[in-house]
Amino acid sequence: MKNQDKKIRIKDIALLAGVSEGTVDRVLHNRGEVSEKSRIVVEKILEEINYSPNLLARSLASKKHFRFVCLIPNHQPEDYWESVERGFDLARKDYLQYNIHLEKHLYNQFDLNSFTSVSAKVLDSKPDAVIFAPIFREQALNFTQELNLQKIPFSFIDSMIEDVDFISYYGQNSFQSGYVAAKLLLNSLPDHAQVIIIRTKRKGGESNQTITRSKGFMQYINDKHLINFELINVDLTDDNEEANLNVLREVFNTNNNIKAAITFNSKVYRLANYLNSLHCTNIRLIGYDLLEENIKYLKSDVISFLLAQRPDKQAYLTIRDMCSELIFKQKIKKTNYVPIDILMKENIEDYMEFRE
Amino acid sequence: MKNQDKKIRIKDIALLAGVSEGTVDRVLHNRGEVSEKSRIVVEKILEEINYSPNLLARSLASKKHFRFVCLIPNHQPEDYWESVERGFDLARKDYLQYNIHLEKHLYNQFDLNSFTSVSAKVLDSKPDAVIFAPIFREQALNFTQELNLQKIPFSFIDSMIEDVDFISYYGQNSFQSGYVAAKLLLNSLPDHAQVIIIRTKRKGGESNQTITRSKGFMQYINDKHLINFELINVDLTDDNEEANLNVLREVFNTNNNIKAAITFNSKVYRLANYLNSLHCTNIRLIGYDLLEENIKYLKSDVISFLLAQRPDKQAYLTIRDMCSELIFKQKIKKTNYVPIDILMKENIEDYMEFRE
DNA sequence: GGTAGTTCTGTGTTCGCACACGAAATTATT
DNA sequence: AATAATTTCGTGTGCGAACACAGAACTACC
Repeated sequence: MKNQDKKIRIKDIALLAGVSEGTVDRVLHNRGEVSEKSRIVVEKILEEINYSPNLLARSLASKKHFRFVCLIPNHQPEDYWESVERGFDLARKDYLQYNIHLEKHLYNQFDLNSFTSVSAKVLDSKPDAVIFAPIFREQALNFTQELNLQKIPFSFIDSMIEDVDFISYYGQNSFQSGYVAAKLLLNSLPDHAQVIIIRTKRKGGESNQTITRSKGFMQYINDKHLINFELINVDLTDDNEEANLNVLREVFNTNNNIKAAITFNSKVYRLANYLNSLHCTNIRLIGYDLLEENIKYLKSDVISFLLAQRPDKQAYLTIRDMCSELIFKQKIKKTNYVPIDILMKENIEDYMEFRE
Repeated sequence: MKNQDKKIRIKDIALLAGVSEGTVDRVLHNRGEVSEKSRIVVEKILEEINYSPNLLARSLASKKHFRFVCLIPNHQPEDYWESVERGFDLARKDYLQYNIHLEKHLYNQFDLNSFTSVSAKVLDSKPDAVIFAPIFREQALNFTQELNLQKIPFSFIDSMIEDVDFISYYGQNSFQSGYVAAKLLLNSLPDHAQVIIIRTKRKGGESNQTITRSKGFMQYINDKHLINFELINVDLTDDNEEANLNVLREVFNTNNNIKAAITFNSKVYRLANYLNSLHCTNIRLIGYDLLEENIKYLKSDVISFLLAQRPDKQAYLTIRDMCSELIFKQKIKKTNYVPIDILMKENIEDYMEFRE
């Protein structure tokens, strides 16, 4: 229709400016080596014409190759991190055309040393960019400093470290997601209902995210001055099913008005499991993340709500933005909170089906 | 790492097969003019090597240009259709590189003749593909037949017509979204609560989508054998605010246990408005679509839930898929139900912020 | 004014693919 | 067997931009 649909080539503006194509090229990439005079002329035309390069041709011709390294925890099948990896794989495919080579490196998320050693190796390999999940805060911080020193740009995924010069971050606002969970869990409960909060002790302590979610949850209760129910904290172990069952049995024996339960990590399916074993029905149950097991219990009405993000999407976009920044020189948004998706039995189907 | 990262050019496979590049090209596009013998050889290599063309180079070299026409209702600012248009605009920008030219044509969604005349004009202009919203079923059906005759591929948006040979469709499962609404609206209501359903008479009758949502809503009630509440149907007009207010006032006067309300079109903000005027608080209110006004009331806790889709995304993907099909010859999914997004005050912020 | 050194500029090649045109090989026709 | 008709094949050019290299213009210095 209008200007948007017309193609303008370097050749054209060279013609208009009365200089050679080489000169235009030099101005575009400010490679120096251009006289003040012709630079001004070309820049004026560039401005007027609102030139935008043909990205296809650009990367086709470009001899530059980029190595992006993704550094994330290793994981079980159907894990949260597997989704992340799927996103990276998709991006790898899409961006290969742009001469971008994606490498994945994994570390053990329960072993601090694993992170330091793998990250050191990554540094040695001199990548053009790094995308990583800063699970161990301090070590991650060190890593970012090294990256800065070597002028290697990096992005965070899943969680982030403030006050550090990263390219972009995609992740959920954990606090807010706890807040949302509270609303869903506590809204229109019968008076004097009892609500249990499950925490799981695991090696390495509770994760940051889990803690933040819990804070958001509590904040909601404070904000709304909710008092017509009773909160019961229950601590479970990471590995002893038998013990956990006993603890829960005891809880249910001594409290006979439990109407709701929540856990802030992604393992709500285990809780669902226990409730099933104990024949506790009619309990409003909320958890996080779309693990296969979680979905199963959501579909069978044991779990009422799952709060989800889109890890694969986040991973993909992180790569995309890194490209935009490094290669296409476009300005991008640094901190991106992804939506807190509310899933229940009735809308999970379409959600899962729709992978975009 | 492995094969994925190696680039294979036509030149390479020509070399491997011992034929000329021209021949490979002919096999790839089966332009005929290739002897059985060399075709087989090339095809075998193609298979082995798992060749995938460089899309950048392909469309850079291609002289083909495509004209896609989008045919949607005209609309108010901040309307549902404006989002759709935004999606198209974005796609237009992204796909211009691929020699695709997007045109938008608008028709009056309350005037059947407007559709027929605009669609006729579109046909005359012989576009390479058409994307349209089949608001008027019968006229749309005629249109598809003409398109078929002229071998112009087309996709639906927003709603669809079954049993017609379209390329793709993105839209919400209206029935299911009614079902979801029912669950959110009716779950854990106090006993004997009253629930009002608002319908709006408008010229041209209720829209298909509205009717289907309502059916889904009712189906939920049936499926769950819910009986502990009373449904009250209220009919409002499209234009007479005064009358509507009176009707509602009357309803609230004669029923003093109204706890929830829903409307199946996107104008729930009007209902919110009325409730405000009548000083009816503490009513669980659910509606559809992210109109600015709706969001306002959601944020101020008048509306409890909004069910949303992503019209811009749908529009964008429709274009993308049309390209995949026509230009990149990839197989795509025909019917795509988009997720039913559940928004409330606490998660709308991140959702709106995240435009991907 | 001549030469060396520096800054600037024009041209040519390449990326991977599409497409056209003409040459070569094959088949048909007399 | 020679020629015409047809099928197959090889090569060259262009898409829009990146980059390299050599040559031109300009500067500095003796």
